[in-house]
Amino acid sequence: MPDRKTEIIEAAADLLQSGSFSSFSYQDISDILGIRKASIHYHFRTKEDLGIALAEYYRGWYKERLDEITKLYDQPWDRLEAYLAMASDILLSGGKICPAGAFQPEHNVVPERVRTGISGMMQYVRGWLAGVLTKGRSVGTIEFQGKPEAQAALIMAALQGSLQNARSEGPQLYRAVVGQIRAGMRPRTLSATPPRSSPPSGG
Amino acid sequence: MPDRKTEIIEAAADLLQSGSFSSFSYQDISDILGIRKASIHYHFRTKEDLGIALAEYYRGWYKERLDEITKLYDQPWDRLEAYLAMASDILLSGGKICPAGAFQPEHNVVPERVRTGISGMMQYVRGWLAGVLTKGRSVGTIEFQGKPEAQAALIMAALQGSLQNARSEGPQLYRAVVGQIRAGMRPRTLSATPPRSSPPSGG
DNA sequence: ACCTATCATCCTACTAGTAGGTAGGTTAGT
DNA sequence: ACTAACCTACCTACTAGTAGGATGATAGGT
Repeated sequence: MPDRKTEIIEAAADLLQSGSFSSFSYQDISDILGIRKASIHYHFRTKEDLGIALAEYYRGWYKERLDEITKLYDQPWDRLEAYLAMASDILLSGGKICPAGAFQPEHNVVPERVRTGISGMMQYVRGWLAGVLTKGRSVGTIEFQGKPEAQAALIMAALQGSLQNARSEGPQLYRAVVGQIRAGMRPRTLSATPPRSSPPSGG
Repeated sequence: MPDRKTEIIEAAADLLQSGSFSSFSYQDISDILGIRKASIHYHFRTKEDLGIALAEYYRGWYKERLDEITKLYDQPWDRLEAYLAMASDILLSGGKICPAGAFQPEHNVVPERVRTGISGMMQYVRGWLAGVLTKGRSVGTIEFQGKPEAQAALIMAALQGSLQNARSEGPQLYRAVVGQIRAGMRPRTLSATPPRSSPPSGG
């Protein structure tokens, strides 16, 4: 008994991250799931409804992943690494892009309730990342200038843009950008090598 | 005698940067210019043709701007500042986004010749920016880790992503990200203040 | 056990609107 | 006479969305 609503959302998420909100249709979803278009409308009456569900889905998705990272890793630097690895997974799973990067370009045609959902998702991730950066700087394993929230926004924007650039420029440039983010935040004062510490706190 | 072809391209560029490649139509363009849809097809037979023309237009646009910056400013840091200001102008002119950020999410539905055009544009800008960074590091006014090309890709990706994020998060977050890029590249070894030098070489 | 009502899910068949694109005629300048 | 630019009128394909019927499981009453 697979939850059809969930199946639809996941298929839609897949299509969304391969393009944009208006570039996939109910027909695309029904082709994937092998049911008729009207059945999709039964579960999500309008595309706005589906968009809102997608925004909620992504917020939950990020919350799960970030909670897991928080639980697995104690050290801020390790959490940062895990976050970067999570973004890389998106790319490797079929050249997809960040959900925000799929919604925002079409901001003008996307219903408002969907937009606020995406905004909430962004704020949640940014808050989490800013917390990691704050702690990392206080213990001296992460180095950066300015406010943690601004640095978090920089990292997120760079990943979002870089996932898109990988579409036309290939994955090696994406990897170079991720390496660059890392390199720019390693402490330079004490040691030249990055702080490699604390494997998963097996529990 | 306004060149209609140019008018169409500029209207299309406007629409594109307000959304995506598939989110604007020939009808949108004809509404703006006050001519019929079939007339747009007369100048650009297919949307692929228009897309290719757009990619060429953007490459020329960037080339002009970057040449102008190169001519106006001698010091690498000033050129970097001018580049960042150029991106900010895009945002301020009606909440638009980077052209690459409008094309790449829909990479799968965009004709190949358009994609290669965008790729060429990206490479050109990245090459220019990497040159600025290389020179800046050699004279000690710009500081960063790793390869100049990777750092250039990082800056471009951050701006691209941040322009999109501004759609839902507002311009102040965009400004914070730009400030963060700047702050991360100021030399920290010699002086705490950024290198403010050489006004336009009046010529 | 049987009948019945209800409900969720999915279906066929349709609507109106818009997309990109084409055929062919009109207008005006050279 | 020729041509560039524009027009009206149309095409097919696809979009989101709706109406209403078929199926099938579940629950309740007798």
